[in-house]
Amino acid sequence: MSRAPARRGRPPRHRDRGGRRGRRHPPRIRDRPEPGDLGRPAHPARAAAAVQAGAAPLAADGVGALRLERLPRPPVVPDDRPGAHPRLRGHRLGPALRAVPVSEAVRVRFAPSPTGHLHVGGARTALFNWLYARHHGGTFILRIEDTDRSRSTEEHIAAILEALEWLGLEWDEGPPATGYRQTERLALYREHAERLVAAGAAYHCDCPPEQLDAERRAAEAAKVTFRYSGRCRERGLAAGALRLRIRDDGAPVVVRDLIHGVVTFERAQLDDWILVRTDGTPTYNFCVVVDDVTMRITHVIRGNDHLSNTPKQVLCYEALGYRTPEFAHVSMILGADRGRLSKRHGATAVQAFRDDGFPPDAMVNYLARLGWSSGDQEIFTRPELIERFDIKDVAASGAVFDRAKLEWLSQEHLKATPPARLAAMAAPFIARAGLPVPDPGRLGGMLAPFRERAKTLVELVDQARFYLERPAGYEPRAAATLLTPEGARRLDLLVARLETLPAFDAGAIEPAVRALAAELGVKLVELAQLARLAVTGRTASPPIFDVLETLGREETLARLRAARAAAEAPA
RNA sequence: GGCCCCAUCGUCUAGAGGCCCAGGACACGGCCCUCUCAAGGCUGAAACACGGGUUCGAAUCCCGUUGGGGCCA
Repeated sequence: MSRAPARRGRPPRHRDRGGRRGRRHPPRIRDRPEPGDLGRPAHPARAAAAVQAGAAPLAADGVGALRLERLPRPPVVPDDRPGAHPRLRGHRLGPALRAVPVSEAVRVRFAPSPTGHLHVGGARTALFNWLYARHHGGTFILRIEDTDRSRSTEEHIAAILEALEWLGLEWDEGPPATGYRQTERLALYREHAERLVAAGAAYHCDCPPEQLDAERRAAEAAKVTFRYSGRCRERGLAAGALRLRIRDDGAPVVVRDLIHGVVTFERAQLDDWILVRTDGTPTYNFCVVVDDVTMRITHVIRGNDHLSNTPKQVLCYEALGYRTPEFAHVSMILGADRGRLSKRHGATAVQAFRDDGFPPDAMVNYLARLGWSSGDQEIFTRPELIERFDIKDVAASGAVFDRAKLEWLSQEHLKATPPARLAAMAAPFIARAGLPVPDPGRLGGMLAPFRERAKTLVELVDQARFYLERPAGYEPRAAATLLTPEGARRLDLLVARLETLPAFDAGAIEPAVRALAAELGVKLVELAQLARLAVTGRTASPPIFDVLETLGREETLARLRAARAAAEAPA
C-alpha cells in the first residue's frame, strides 16, 4: 500500500504567499546582489581587512601573520538602499558594516562545552549552523570548548558527537581530527595574548580579587554598571591577569546581528575585561575570538545568551586587527512556563528523544520549525530544509518546546517512511524489548500499518508486539464480555471457516467472516473484535483481516484455539 | 542592581502602514468515514500584553509601562 508523501500534496497553496512576498519585497542583497553594488568601490577599511585576511590566511592550527593596527572607524550613513538586509534597514551603518553578499566561503561552527549532554537548545543551534552551511555550500565546523577542565569530560564529548551523528548533522571539520578542542589550542591563545601585549592593546593587572569584588559591590549599591577602574593601565606590569585596553572614545560599540538587527552598546558599559586570568588560563570570550578568527569563521550563529558578550568580543576583534564575522543570535528554547528549559519540564537531552523512538528527521524538522518558518509549511524533508533555510526567517523571540507537536511531526515522518527503512529503524527497539527480530522484509510488512497509529518507534513496536510473540493475556474488560461460552462457540465456527478457506488472504477472509456474521445474525464488529482479542490480546489493531493474513493461517488458528480454551476456562 | 534581548490564539508561527473585525499548524471540541484503534475529510472555539503618540489609516513605526529571558572573569 503506497503512502502519501510527507507533504501530503498541498503545494500551490502556500506558493501564493511566498510568491506574493517575493513580489512585494525587494530581493535581499544576500540573495541577489544589486548590480549597482558590484561597481561600488569597497570601503578602504573593509578592503584592507580583506587583504589582510586573504594575504595571510590562518590555518586552524596556526596563527599566520597578524596585524595589530586598529581598523579606522567607518563613517556612519543610513543603510536604506533597496537591497539592504531587512533586519538592518533604516539603521545607520557605515558601508563596512553593511551586509555583504554571502560568498561561497561560508564557514560556520557549533561549539558546545562538554559539560553535559547535548540538549535541544544546543541541537537547534547546531542545526541552524548546519543548515546555513549546507544551504550555502559552506563548511560546518565542530569545536569543543573544553577549557573548563573541571566540568568537561570525555564521556560528554562522546555523547555530544553521538547525538549530532544521530541527528545527521555531519561536520566537515572537527573531532576526531586534532586542533578542534580548545585544550589543544592553548598555544594559539598565548600567542595572540602576547601580540596584544606587544602592540599595547593589552596590559597586566594585579588588582586583588577582594578589591575588585568590593568595587563591584559598591557599583551595584550605587546602581551603576561595574567597570574596572583601570588602575593598572599605565603601570607597565609584566605579570598578573591580562586585560584588554578599551579606548574610551565614547562611541557606542555596534553589533550587527542577522536576527536582531543592529544592537548598540554604550562604551561606558564596557570595561577593560580580562583576556587571561592570573593563573594563565584564557577566558571564554578571548578563546572564542581567537578560535573564530583562526578558524576563519564567517558567520557566528549561536545562542542568544551570548549577545551580551558580543560587544566585548567585537572590541577584541578590532584590537587584533580582524574584521568581525556576521553574527546571528538565536533565541533560547523555553519550558511551558516560559522559563529556561530544564529537566523539570521533561526530557531535554537529544539522546532521550532518540531513546523514546523519535525518528531523527522528525526531530530535525521540529527543531527547525521552532523559531523558523517558511510559509505555511510544517513538514519538511531534509533537502527541503536545506533548500529553504534562511537566517532572515528565524524569529527573534524565545520558543516554548512543545512535545505534542514533536509527536505529531514524528508520526507524519513515520507515515512517510518506507517499510524497509521502518524495519531498520525499529529493529533496535524490538531487540531492546527482548523480542526476536524478524527478517527485514517480513518485519517491514508487519510494521507498515502501524505508522499511522504510532507517534514514536517505541509505541509502534509496542503496538506490533503481538506479531513478535503470542499474547501473554487478554485485555480483561474485553475478555469478560467476549471470551464467554458464546464466544467459544463463535471461535469454533471461525476456526472451521478459516481452516477450509482456499486462500488465506484478507480478500478471502473478509467475505467468509462477513458471511458467518450474517448467518449468526450478529454485526461484523462482534466477530471482528472477538478475533482481534483472540489474536492480539487487545481491542485495537490494524484492520483485522490484514492482521490475520500477515499472521498466516497456522498461527491464526493456533491463537484462535488458544482463545477458545481461555473462554472455556472458568472465569 | 546595571546593560542587552524578547512580546500575535494554550503552543509554534504568518504578518514589512490599507490586502487583517488577523492566516496556517499542533493541541482541544463536534460531525462524517469505519470491523477496533488510528489515519483522513469537514467543522467549532481560540490571539495582536497595556498605555500614550505619529498617520486619513497601526498587529505593523516611535515612546513609556508591565511581563519574560539573558549577560555581568
